[in-house]
Amino acid sequence: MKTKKKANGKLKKSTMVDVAKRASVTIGTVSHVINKTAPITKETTDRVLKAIKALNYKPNSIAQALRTRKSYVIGFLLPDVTNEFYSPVMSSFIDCAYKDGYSVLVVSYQYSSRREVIEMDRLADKNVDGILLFNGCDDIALLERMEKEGMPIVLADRRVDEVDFPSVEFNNVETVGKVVDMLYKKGYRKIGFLSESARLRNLNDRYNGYKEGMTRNGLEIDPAFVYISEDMEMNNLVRGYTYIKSIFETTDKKDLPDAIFATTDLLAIGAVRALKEAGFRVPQDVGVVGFDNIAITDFVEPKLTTVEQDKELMGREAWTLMKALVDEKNIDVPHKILPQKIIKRKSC
Amino acid sequence: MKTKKKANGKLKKSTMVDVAKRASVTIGTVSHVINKTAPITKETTDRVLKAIKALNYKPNSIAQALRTRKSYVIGFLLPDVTNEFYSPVMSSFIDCAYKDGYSVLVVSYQYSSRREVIEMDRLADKNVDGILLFNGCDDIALLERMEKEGMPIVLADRRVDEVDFPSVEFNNVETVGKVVDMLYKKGYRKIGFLSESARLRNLNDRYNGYKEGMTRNGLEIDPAFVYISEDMEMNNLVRGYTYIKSIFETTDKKDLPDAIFATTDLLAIGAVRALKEAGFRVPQDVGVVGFDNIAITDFVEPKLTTVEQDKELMGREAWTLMKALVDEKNIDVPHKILPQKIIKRKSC
DNA sequence: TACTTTTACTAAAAGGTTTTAGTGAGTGTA
DNA sequence: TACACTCACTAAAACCTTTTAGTAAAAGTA
Repeated sequence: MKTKKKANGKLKKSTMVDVAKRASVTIGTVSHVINKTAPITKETTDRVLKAIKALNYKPNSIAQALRTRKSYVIGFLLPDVTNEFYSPVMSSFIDCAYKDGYSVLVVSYQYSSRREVIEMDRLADKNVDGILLFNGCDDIALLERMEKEGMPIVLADRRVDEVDFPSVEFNNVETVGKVVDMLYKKGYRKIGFLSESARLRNLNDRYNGYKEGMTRNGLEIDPAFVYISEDMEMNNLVRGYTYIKSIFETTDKKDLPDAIFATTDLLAIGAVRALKEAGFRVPQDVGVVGFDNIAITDFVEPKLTTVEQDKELMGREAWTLMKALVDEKNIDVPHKILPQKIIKRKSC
Repeated sequence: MKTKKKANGKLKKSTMVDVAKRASVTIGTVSHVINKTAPITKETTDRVLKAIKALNYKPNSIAQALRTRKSYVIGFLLPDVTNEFYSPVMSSFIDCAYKDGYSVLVVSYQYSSRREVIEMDRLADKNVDGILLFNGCDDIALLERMEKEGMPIVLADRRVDEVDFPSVEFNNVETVGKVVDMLYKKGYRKIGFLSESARLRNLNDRYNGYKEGMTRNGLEIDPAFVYISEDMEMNNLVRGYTYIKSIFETTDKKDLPDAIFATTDLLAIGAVRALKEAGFRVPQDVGVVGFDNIAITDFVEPKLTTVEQDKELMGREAWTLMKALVDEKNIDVPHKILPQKIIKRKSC
């Protein structure tokens, strides 16, 4: 073992200096051998390589980062790590980054835009090579500052016109419009909209899609059919359940919608249960459509009609943009709009 | 704006040198002001602080890390980012780390132990201050090497006796034993065991708990009642469904178990559906118990009896251990065993 | 007064790389 | 022979901090 014990019990890692000494060259030469940045004879190269192996030398990434101003770390800022939508996107993003030699610093801002701003700055201070910003950021001033500072940023599930950052997002507006079309074709006329918080961009987009679809089909939006529950204490399952239950058990039948589009599968599943308990049949009395095509939707009664979105694709596309950005390549399509797919099952 | 444009269009960040110049002191003094490592007069301090503000100076974390050998980055290595069990633990771990000024590098090894080893090394090469290892690592040699290199490592959902790393885990063996006790008390005698892959440590522990519970209650384990499906193509929902369906539709009634303990809620939910379709009533004909208490368990028919584990707590405990380790404080209880709780509902 | 001690700073090394300019030897060309 | 050029390498600066040793002045002590 050529590594030396240090005071605190940790092993002192060998550095370029050690390698250089052992191979009787300078550190410059070692660096050139490693990075192939200068012509070096076969003999010297072999000597250096042998020394590297003998000393188990590994370059110190911190020193490299300091010198080259590249850390090969990307920040990933998202509202919630456990979310069924965000986490698959993150997973595929991390995987792509990994393949290109990058690591990912994951930061969750827990839906708090105050914290989001703080975390953005912290990431920038950590000298990441780029930041993926998932969904959030109402703070245009912050983004403009980041742009000025030259921080590569990719937006996912979000687009901002004020700054020139590439983005990936699903076509929520169009898709939900199509859902309304579908419901209309099936004969539903009084279509309701069930969502948690309208604060989140994609949910808001879905509302706009709903509006567009309704108008296009000559339907009027009854404000009494728009169910938005901001109660953060519940999960979507009980949110959908309690909300729909309270409405459908107290309202006169003729004042109720004949279909519900829910912005989340869990919301929809909760709603279906509430409908059943209130004595309504799905889809005969009330049609229900969810969103996300989570595994369980194929296992509830009735099987839920829903919308599928390719989260893995979103992660890949986000990485493609990020990679181009940090490599300072130019980007052909800076704003990717990904399609979604209606999965027709039995609930409408 | 005191920041200067650089060739590539990025703004050149101001450094200590700039601050020092502007405040007419040396960089040493600036450092001392920032870190309060030496007595400095009020006047000088003010001058430095003013310069810092004027130049919008932020310390370069890379340079700090190089000098102090501390990056304030922790690696989090887990099998799968999207997993319903791992991700809440990760979420709470990240949150705790954040509060102590640390960032978390998330790496998923996708259940591949080959990749796990590679990622461990990559993390170590990235100069993280510590690594949280979630669930995996059969490679004792790797762990021993890490120990020798002085890398602080905390194990979650896993314990290894060969090396001296602290750990947090749930008491799977005991809990599943109690589940068997409960089933026995309710009159079930032919208790089956349904699991995906026995490769994962906690699933294996649950099998051991099942075995212990059975023996304790004087019951014999019928190998025909042990259902382990390694098919990685399916999700747990369809895995449980197809497996149980194939068994219960082809086997003679007297050769079937009267209860099934499933190591995952989704597995259990899939199984319940299969049982229903095969003409069995739950819990009258067959009792079912799941594991994890995911939200949907309270929404299926019948409501699922299951086991709850406090994942947030696990994340917190893991961080506590990690923090003590990187701070070189000594740890009173290096191997935390967290309790789990049986949630009694209607499926048995 | 003569001394130690404290205060408030400075100078410079150290941390481990990459990168540029420089150097001496050898090769090629005219 | 004289010149340019390539080759194979070295020396040293640069990246931006922290930290230690040193210093001069002021304050405290006997």
